[in-house]
Amino acid sequence: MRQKKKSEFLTEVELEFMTELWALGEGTVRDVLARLAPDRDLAYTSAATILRIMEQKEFVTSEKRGKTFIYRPVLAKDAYQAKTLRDLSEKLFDGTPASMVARLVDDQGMTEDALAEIRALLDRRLTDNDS
Amino acid sequence: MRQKKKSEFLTEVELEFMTELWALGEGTVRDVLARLAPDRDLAYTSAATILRIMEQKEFVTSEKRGKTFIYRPVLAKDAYQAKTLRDLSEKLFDGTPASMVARLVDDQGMTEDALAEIRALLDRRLTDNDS
DNA sequence: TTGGTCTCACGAAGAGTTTCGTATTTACTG
DNA sequence: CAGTAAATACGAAACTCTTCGTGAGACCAA
Repeated sequence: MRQKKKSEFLTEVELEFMTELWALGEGTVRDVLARLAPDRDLAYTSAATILRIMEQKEFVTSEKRGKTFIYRPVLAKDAYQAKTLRDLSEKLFDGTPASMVARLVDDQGMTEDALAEIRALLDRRLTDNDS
Repeated sequence: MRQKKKSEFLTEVELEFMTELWALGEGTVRDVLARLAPDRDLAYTSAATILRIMEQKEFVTSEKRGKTFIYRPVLAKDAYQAKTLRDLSEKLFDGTPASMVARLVDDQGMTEDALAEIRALLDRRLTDNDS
């Protein structure tokens, strides 16, 4: 009963595509292709193949409208972001998300406004939990 | 004059190895192998190959002591963490680190202690910047 | 010196990723 | 219905990653 290990995470190119699908909500091969950087020279068939594979991996679903497929993300961007952070925290930050924030706050060129924004977020979250 | 694109980031297995090297400071093939999970069944030659490739990619340096190589990380864990976060922020968080923290704080199963710890970190950073 | 043990270098197999060309299908238009 | 333009399915090539085996060199003990 060997189970095929599902990879869970997007590859480089898949993330590139999914980013556009998240921005669009849904789209065809051509829609996605049109949104890639102009210097990103990718054949139409390549893009179609990528999306077909992403459907096999259950990252997107498709619905046929006329003769073309419309693709939609299965997972919202928020959810995928959260999943990615959990994974990164485990693999590179000893499973302690706090150390991840620490590294961010220490090393990133973050504006004071951004920092204040984050603290506001934390304050709200903490008081919410108190209730 | 085609330049070989250096990948900058560790692969899955390379990160596994580097994690142990970071913990050890330095180590031989056997040192690293001994630290992997017991159910991680990897041939000695496989481990040696991984480290040799990591040296080619300049993730580690080596020094021969007696008949064995001692490997050392080139980049400190802190620095690699920061680099990884920068990359993730760009690719999945629209280049705004604050949204990354927001996602962490919102979606992660984080204890209140962890949240408080993060806020303390932020407070310290904010007051430091004020001076 | 001969054999055993440890290490390293190298090559190769198998899997996954990325890209594209060719062939097929589909839908519209006259 | 036939022709055309567009979309899809499929297979293959080139590349990377992961794993291991084989062969060669170094060191030590009998």
